[in-house]
Amino acid sequence: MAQKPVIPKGTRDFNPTEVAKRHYITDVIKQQFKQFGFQPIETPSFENSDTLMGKYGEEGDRLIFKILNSGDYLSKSNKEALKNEDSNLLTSSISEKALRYDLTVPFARYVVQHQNDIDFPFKRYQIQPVWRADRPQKGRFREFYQCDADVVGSNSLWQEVEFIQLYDNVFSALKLEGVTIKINNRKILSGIAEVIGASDKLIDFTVALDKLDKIGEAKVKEEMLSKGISEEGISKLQPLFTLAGDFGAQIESLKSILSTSEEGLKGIEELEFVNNAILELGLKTANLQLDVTLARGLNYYTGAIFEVSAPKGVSMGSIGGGGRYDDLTGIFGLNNVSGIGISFGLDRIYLVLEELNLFPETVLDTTKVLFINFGDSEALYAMKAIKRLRSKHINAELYPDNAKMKKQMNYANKRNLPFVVLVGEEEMKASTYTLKNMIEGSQESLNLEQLVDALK
RNA sequence: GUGGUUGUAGCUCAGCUGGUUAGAGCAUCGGUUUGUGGUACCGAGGGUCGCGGGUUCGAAUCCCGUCUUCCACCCCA
Repeated sequence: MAQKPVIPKGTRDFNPTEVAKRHYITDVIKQQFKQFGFQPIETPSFENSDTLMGKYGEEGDRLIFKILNSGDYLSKSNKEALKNEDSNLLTSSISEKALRYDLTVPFARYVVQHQNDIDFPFKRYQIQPVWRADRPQKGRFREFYQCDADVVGSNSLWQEVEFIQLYDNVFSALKLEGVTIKINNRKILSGIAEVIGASDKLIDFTVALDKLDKIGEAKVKEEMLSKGISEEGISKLQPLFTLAGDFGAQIESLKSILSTSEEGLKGIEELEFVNNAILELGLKTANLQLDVTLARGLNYYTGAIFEVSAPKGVSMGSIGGGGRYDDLTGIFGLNNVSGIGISFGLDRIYLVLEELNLFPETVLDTTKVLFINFGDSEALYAMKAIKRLRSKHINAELYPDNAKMKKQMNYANKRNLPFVVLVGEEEMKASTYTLKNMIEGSQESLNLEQLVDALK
């Protein structure tokens, strides 16, 4: 026997039902994107390595799939690196392309490359697969889809407000109620780091802080200490660990903690603006929550940071994230273009909807009626009716082979087709069709027009 | 990248501390009188026991490696 074929680690096949469900999610998202004025673009699945490398930090570089150069790549390789077994150095000499790691950096590249053709502010959405050479686990794959919406060319905080509403609209439309939209601000994180005298250790500091709800206060402090943050600094953080109350109350506490940091106060001001607007406008089903421990995408976020977590009781990490990046296009030479965007984790949203049984019954739009095949002359007669039904937008098909009745019926049954039509000699003579309801088991004899009406 | 876990017919799994031709359910195909499915009964096909080494008279069963699955860490959607 031939070797059993398998798909690569962390990838998946999607069967018809799964595709239908995925389309259901993306259709809802697209509809909302359009309502908010976003337009779709697409970019290549792979980019030049230097477009991607170094944009996601060291960890990111490790997780980028590199594409081996074509041809005799070894002859052009860095011999020194090869000899010293220096993988990092060797990589750049044998690979100059890489699969995209997210949609944000390619978008930045797109904006810079097409800056003269774009009308700013530019609002685009993009739904395409991305790849990460990560170890798969629950809700984590090596190939997965991101659904991103971004705006570039506007500093306005109204964008933050818009994106929160967009999240709310999408999840409400998906009937996924009670999601929590967490918001934070990079400026606040910087401010705190400044206050505790760890400005140079911002990333280490925030990565540790981010783990608070997972590993607890003690371990967070431990990690900060090990990263070289002083005892004294950490003690200044104490109010942070006990931050409580609603959005407004937390803001007030932060004001006193950050009173000496100009940047921190600026961050507070921004958060207040956004929160006040949302309070005034209201949200359908989502909750907005300030979370100062939220620290994602720090390699490029400069203002707001978003993360959406599934409703309580669902074992899934974040199902969306985003933030503001004031200078993402700067790395490609276009300065002073502020951007902000959010991302939906399609695969994770799928798992959550599945867990909560929130997919509509009707996602699978299958054939409505199957014509049983009794032979070529009967099939031709059936085909005429099928042609007519299709012209009325009724999904209809003929069983292709003159197989045994039982087999054909079984096929209809397995596929959950609601109707079957039988046309044999008798029906042909009488110009009728026997329509069988597969759920009730009843059947009736109809002429063509009646058949069309019955199946509409 | 680190640690653990898993891998037996298409699918879900059984197979005690190594011993004759590796089992079940579901699925598939055929049959229970030739135009009526979902139920029942009968029968059939299908596995070099993930792959490669090793120990042994003998391994699905023990050891090593490797790949895969899932979980945790790192990180992240």
